Amino acid sequence: MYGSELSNRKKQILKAIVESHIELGEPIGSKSLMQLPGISCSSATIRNEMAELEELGYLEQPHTSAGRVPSQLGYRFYVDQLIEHYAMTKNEIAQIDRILKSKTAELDQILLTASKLASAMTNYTGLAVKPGRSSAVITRFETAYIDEYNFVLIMINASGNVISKHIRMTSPKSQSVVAQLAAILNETVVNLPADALNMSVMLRLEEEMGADAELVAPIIKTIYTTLTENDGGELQLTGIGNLLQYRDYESPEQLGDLLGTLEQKDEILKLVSEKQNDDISVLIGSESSVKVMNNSAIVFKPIVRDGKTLGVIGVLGPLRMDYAKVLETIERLCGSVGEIMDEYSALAPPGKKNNVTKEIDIKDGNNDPS
Amino acid sequence: MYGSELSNRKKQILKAIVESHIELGEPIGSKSLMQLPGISCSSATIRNEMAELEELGYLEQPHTSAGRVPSQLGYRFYVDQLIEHYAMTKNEIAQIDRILKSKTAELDQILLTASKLASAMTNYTGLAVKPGRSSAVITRFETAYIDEYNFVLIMINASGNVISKHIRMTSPKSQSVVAQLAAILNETVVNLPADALNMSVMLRLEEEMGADAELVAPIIKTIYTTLTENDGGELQLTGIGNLLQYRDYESPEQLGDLLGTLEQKDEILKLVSEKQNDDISVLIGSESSVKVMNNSAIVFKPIVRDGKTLGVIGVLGPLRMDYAKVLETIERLCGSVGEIMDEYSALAPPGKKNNVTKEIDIKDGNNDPS
DNA sequence: AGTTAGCACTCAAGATAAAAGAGTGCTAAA
DNA sequence: TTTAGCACTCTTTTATCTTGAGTGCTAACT
Repeated sequence: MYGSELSNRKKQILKAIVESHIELGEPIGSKSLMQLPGISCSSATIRNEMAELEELGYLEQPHTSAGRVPSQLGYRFYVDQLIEHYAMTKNEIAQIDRILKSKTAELDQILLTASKLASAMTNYTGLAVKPGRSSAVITRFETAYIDEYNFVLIMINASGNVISKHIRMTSPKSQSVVAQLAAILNETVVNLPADALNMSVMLRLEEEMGADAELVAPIIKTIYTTLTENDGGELQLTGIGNLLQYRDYESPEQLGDLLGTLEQKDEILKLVSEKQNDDISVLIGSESSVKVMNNSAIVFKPIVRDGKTLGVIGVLGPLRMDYAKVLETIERLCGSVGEIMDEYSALAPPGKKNNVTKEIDIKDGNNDPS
Repeated sequence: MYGSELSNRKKQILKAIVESHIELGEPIGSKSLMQLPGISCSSATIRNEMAELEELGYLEQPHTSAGRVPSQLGYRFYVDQLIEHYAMTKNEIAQIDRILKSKTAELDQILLTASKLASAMTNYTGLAVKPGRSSAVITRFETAYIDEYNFVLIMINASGNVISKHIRMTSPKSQSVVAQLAAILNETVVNLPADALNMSVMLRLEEEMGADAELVAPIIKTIYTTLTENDGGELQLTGIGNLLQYRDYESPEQLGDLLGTLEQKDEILKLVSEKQNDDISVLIGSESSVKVMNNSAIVFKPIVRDGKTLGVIGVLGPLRMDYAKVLETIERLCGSVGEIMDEYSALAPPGKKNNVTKEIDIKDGNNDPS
């Protein structure tokens, strides 16, 4: 294991450097280090140790005659082995719970609030991910007739997710036509992957629908869109402006690139989705494989209930991020969100613990009539 | 009318200053102005004119011995009376159309794409607003039974918008119970505003539902949420990073505040919703009444079809924004989006011009079973 | 052996001063 | 009314010097 070659004193010194640098944002010299509690040797000794730590790759020197700065590896080692638990006050925890619970029980809302809290409490950028559905195929279709020009197409995918879309028709149709449509879809289109929705399927459907063939094209397009769209989940960022206060991003370009990448969302989503375990993840600098994040770190943790990922909460900030605080904040937030979810499921009647009383994820749609 | 006191020459000089400053971002002096085409007098004359323009409030001087910079009023006058039409190339227009049309016909998608285009073409921050629905009351309820643990609640509000929510039940219910629920809701809750959803309504409903009273609480909560939530529409920002490249925002704080406000979204939404007419709007600096936008300008225009606002496209940038280009870009984008909408309605059979063949605004919901 | 005091050396950052340069306002002549 | 000319102002740039934090190394100390 890396780091095994480090003496206790080296570890202490490395830890002190990382923490000082996180706090001050400047290279740390041997003298200021000497005054810190927990270090009890002369500056010369520290210098020797620092030189060795640098050789081992844990520290870097911006230029001769400057103090040392932790390298990426230094941060990694710090997070893995040196970090101390950050103790949140009861008060803070209570406040988190209070704010989270003051919102509707809608998962979206809670995740967003948690992201805001993460950002506000750490002064970095908070992120919340709502996992995407994987609607590889639709296993069942339903229709709900509204009036002669409107109905709702309800689709259920292989994972049991319910997706509903409002469809407007260009000519009046009776309730039976719409019901028939569902039946035909359940015969023809069920279990077809997106790329199987070709012309032949359309023709066949149009034939079956007879006089109401005009419905087919828009419906198929809707289904196609549903199957292909938005698979990766949703990412919400809060407190982007917080990044500006860290002079770690020197060139505005660099920061601009980062913002651009964040806006794209897919890179971050990929990053977050790639992690398979339920633990808290810390990706430091180039570990994240997102090029533009070489000066940044990201900490995130999925919220898992009954084996299912309800969402991911995280924080993105500069390399020199207060990892102790961030880790604890994320843990705490995930814990609280999880508890809230549990409370909701506790409302379910006994013996049905796994059921969630109410869970609403379908966004509203609005459409103007005529 | 303000500006009537300005001689032609003053106008020309003001115009040249504004345009030079937009291009260069620096105070403009009399000498560099003299060399510009359209100006044919000596620098001394220009100096005299500039002094007067400053006295009238159209120009400002960062310090003695610096050139002049347009004041907010200067920009206003420029936009109102001096601006020249920016000619977009056929190529650019074709490209806009191509990119817009390559997307699904979903309004959300088109608006987002338009916002991205606005940002990419102008190098400022693009914005797209999807107007909110005003679901003051629900006028009709429908239910669609999925299985014994799931159904979809469909609500239609006074404006005819369709809103659907997926409801999970904690104990198995038959199709008839769910159908009955719709009937009862249509008797009891129809046309009730959010604040009328009180305990007495709940008790009454629970009585009517008899053995299935447990369904009532989550349903009422869902309806309440639907009635109250998210009324203000949705705002999407693209190219926020672009703001970093303009040194007009000197302090990172200022920019951070701006980003924070943008993130809040409600201020911008309010701003955009306040405008009643369908014209393109230009709000310069403090005109927008959003305090943090004193150094910024915002240009936006609603897309109106058949008397209904489908969305708003706009651009936000520094005060020293290329208004000519931005105005033209926004006009063009709105035009193209409108055309696309028209094309869709053109697919409707003759005599039904107002109908839109397909229009999907309902977001998908996902929910795990069991 | 490991630790520490001492010292020469390095190099960014800050201070000071001088020079440059862009731009102005004003006056007087065209 | 316009313009050339000029003195004046004030920022920006450049150069030079100084400061000081921090280092590495050596030699003495424990």
